[in-house]
Amino acid sequence: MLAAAVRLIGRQGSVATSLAQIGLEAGYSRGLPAARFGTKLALLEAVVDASERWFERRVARQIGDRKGLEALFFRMSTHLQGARDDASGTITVYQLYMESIGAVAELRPRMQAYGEAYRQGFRRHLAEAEERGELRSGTDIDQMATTILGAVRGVIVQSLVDGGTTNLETAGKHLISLFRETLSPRAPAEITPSA
Amino acid sequence: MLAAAVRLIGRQGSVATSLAQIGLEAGYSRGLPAARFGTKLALLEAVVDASERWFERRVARQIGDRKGLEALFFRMSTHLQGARDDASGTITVYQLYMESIGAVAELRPRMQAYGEAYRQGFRRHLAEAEERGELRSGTDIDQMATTILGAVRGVIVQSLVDGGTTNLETAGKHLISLFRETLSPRAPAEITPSA
DNA sequence: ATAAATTTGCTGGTCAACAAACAAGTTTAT
DNA sequence: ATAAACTTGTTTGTTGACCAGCAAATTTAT
Repeated sequence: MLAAAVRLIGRQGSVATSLAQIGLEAGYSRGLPAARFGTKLALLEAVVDASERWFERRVARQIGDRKGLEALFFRMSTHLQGARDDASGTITVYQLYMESIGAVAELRPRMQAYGEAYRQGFRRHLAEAEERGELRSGTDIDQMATTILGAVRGVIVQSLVDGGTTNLETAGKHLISLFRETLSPRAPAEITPSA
Repeated sequence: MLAAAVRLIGRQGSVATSLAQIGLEAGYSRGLPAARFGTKLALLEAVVDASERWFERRVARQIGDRKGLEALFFRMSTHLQGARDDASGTITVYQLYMESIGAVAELRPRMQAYGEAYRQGFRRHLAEAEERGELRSGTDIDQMATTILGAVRGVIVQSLVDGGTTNLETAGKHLISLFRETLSPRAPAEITPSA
């Protein structure tokens, strides 16, 4: 049921997707979604929560017991890879993310909370990196966490709209290596000084 | 008429905004938008085109006769400032940008074209910077243009959803100084080596 | 110059299509 | 047989699109 909703919302956005459509897509009747969830909003909330739970499990598994900067890069890569491995689910969440600005304003607190949780994740890694002396001095951790999440999301959205799932991989690698360079105390070895 | 459409779409998204609403918001009758534009899609296209013309004029004025990296940073700042000075218009374009993935798929080629034009702008500055020796060697210009636009858009979207127009300014400055550091051949003067 | 003809900008009515929500019902499983 | 899962029928409302008609402005003809 939720899977069907994800599929349709990812394709059409939530406003353009009817409960009836979702029911039929799931192989049930047109009335079932309303019966199960009560309101459309409740269904959307369930979709968002399910997606976030999915992502949380994934990010925990990906990071494993890595610490500091490495953990941060793996978190970034989990965001980016999630968009590749589950394009439909990712598009859905991003659609709802944008719709939460206006069309489905009731979803906004939820979206803000998840965004804050993501930033918090990055912040934790940055603080840890600082403790371990892995972080370039003078780094504003709060700002940096915001910038990182913004950049990751932006690159993902861009690839969603522009269509290429292929270039997301290289764009992601590029983004991560860019931050690796910026966050590390010294320039990494592969950068050779001219002359 | 278009201004009214921008206001409403920014607040509700295009799918949730009716032609009647737009007409009344503009101080006319509910039937006018359909009469003037024929179809809703045509109206949306007009909105997008008007916004893009507005932005193009603005970016040209902001950059002035600056060249290379400085031009690039001013282009970035134009994106970011545009979101602050015309939050309604910016939200509208981003709403349509996301809706173009699915709900209003007919808009997608237009959005892709504008995105490509933006990237092209950044690419031009980067190439110019390279010619002038302002660019760190080994920079992949195509990738970097994609990353820059992605990051700029991501930071903007994030501030739209999270609501603070205040933090957009500092987030923008942070983003620009981050790229300044990454793109310049050597670390800028204000970064003092430790010890 | 003035009257007729025509265009332009706009209004409000109408319609088919479709939406969410709910209130029955029906099926299925235990 | 009873409850849960599911379906079907219906209500109430909204939507985009089209329409005929109107009045003011503009053009044309005399």
